[in-house]
Amino acid sequence: MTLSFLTRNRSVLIYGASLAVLLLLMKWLEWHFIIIDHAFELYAGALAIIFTLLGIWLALKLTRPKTNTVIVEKEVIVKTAHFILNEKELQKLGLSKREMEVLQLMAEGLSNHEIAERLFVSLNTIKTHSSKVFEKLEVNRRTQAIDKAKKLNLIP
Amino acid sequence: MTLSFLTRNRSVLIYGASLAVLLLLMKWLEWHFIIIDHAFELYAGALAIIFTLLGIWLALKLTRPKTNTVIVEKEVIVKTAHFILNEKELQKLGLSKREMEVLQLMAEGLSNHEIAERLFVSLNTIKTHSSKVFEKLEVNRRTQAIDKAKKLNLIP
DNA sequence: TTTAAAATCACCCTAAAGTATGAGCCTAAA
DNA sequence: TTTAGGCTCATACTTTAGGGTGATTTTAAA
Repeated sequence: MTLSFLTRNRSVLIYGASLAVLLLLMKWLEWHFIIIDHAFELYAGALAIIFTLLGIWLALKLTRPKTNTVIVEKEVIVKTAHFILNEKELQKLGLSKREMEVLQLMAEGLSNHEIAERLFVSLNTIKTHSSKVFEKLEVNRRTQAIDKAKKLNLIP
Repeated sequence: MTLSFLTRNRSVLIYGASLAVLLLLMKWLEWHFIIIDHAFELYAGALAIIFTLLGIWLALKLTRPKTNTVIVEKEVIVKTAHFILNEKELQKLGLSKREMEVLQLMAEGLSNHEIAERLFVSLNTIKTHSSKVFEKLEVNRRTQAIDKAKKLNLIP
């Protein structure tokens, strides 16, 4: 607690220390300013300058930064080459409506389980569909199916 | 020009005026502090306090408020025809070279085993890489990773 | 030189994905 | 009305993927 106080109020402590040093300096100066003309004014001027600087420093140290929100527009690159279904290829491969649905959802990154939920059917059904899709596309993994289907413009 | 100077530097002028007033006060005090014990110390202390406050005031007036910029990104859709690597996004996500290679091969439909063979490393290494990729892309399946990476233009 | 990030690999375990096979239901066409 | 194709679901089994942890070695940066 004492330690955290020390660290958190370091600026204030430094200010206090500076004050102490200046008071000592002041005492020392008392000895000397008799022999200089206008020594008092010089002394007062010096004091004024030093404490002004101290005040400035203090203010800069202690003021909290204000938060301000800046809205930055960020570019998101989107492929706009609008998708056109390659119907000839689709017919040639003989993919059914349901199989296409499954294929699309696969391409969106859904798991078989998620696809099943989405289409209100069982996981086994989706497995059957995806197996058929793989057969028809002549692949053996969903990632291959997605890649091939995209290249053939069966899905966006 | 003179007028605008006056308005723009009003703080400085006020400070100057205050200084003048204080110097007068000082002169006046000179008359009196002989009759008070420790009058000099009091005077010096008062000076210190006053100029500290002045310094603080000056600093607050003259410095523009510190701001902590909070960036809120607003997405703006930009259209491009062909693939251009989104390097900003890549940097932001911190995907390493190897992780990008793995990601690309995943997108081409290769299994982890095939990727391992292609890159001449072990299956476990590929698993580690792909796990990192998923972490960084904040997904949990390769199909999601591929989908997201394509949408972010990290891969064609 | 110390630190930090990349890249490599292993082991264990669980979850998903994929294969094979069989079967019931529905609908449109022959 | 038979039939073929599409859709549904199940069981059983294998393979692949993914999560967690820990460790070593390069490489790059501070």
